[in-house]
Amino acid sequence: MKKESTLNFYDRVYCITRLIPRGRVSSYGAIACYLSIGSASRMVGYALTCSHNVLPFVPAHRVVNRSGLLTGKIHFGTPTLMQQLLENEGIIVEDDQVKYFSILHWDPSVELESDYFSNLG
DNA sequence: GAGGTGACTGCGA
DNA sequence: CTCGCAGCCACCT
Repeated sequence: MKKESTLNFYDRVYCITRLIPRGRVSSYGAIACYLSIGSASRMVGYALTCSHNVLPFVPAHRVVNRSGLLTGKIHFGTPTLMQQLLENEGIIVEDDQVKYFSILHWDPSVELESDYFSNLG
């Protein structure tokens, strides 16, 4: 096998991030866990740092930290772009924090598997 | 090859 | 609750 792990890493993050349903949000830890690197949640955010340079579009604004805080908004064009994008999807953001984050949280390692079975059924 | 950085997270004081 | 520290791994200089 080759060292495609590192290369796939970015692709994985982008792919999963694009899987986040509209009006939902995810966390770095959840994505990291799905990538079997739950210990390196930093890498998820790091990958997203270049997400704006990747196509198709990556809804990085749907990814927030474990507390639902928009820690990555600083990497957007404007400090309020991330919040506006979320609000545009019906997500309520207050004080740079996602409201009802608990119920809006989308975990790929859970929602995906569960969704598959649900759709099949 | 080595050192520093970072859109994070968990635990302790 | 707030503050600080350690671990994690890929990218940049």
